[in-house]
Amino acid sequence: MPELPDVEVFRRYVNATALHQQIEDVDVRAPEMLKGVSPLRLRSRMLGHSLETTNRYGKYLFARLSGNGWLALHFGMTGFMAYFKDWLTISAHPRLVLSFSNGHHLAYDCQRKLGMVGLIEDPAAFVRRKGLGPDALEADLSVEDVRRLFAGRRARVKAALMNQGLIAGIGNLYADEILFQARIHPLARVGSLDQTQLRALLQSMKSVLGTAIRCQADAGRMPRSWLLLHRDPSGSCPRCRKRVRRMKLVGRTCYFCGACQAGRGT
DNA sequence: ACATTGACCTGAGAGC
DNA sequence: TGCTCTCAGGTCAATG
Repeated sequence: MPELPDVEVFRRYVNATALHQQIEDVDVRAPEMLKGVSPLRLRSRMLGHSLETTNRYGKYLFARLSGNGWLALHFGMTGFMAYFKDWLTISAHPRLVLSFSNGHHLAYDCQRKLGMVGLIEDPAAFVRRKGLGPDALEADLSVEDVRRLFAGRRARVKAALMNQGLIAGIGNLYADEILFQARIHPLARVGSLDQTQLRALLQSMKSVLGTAIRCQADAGRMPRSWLLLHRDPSGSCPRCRKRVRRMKLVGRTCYFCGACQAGRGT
């Protein structure tokens, strides 16, 4: 589930805990999760160095190493970071563990192994190679930009929101929330959205992602008015109280309110 | 070129 | 209790 807000929270967590500490051990516990780098090489590039700064783009987290290069992390749907002193008390499925000279450890935990760990030279080039669209929280992303991204496409708006090549950072849960708050039906075709809907969509995207980050991406802290808290077949729309609806869309479970979100498209 | 589908991965929970 | 089945959703390769 780690989408943009979750990854941003992980980034701040790493910033608050693990920067500027000498790395004394690099334990690759799931070598198959390493992409484009061998365990041996990752280890030799990290040992004796430290994490200096972090970046995030879409759902990717980058940590710059003193010396050269960046550690690149993707969290799949079960990934998270854990910093601790006592060996593996919080992390049940550590896939990469860094040990620091202060006796603490930073684990990249990913139960289902759908994430990835890499060592790259330049995040910007990495993002380009991946073909990612603009980050969903890019400050100057305008309605006109979104209109251009969607122009000539027939995709369902929810599929388009989750397409990382169009806009980077949004996954299943937040796509549903964004559409709910923008009051747009998930099946609407992107090409059919008018200017008012595009404006609502962009506004909702920024508001939902920004608020989620302020809530530490923790559902328990999010407003009761959010659909996110009612993702349950028996749940009711926090706005109109009608039963929420559920369907499969692009292979994912989609929750929405049939009454509040109009214009299903063709 | 674009849209959609299935595979990958693992553990939790349902149902019998 | 213990087995099997389904589901969760991030991406990418294969298919339409």
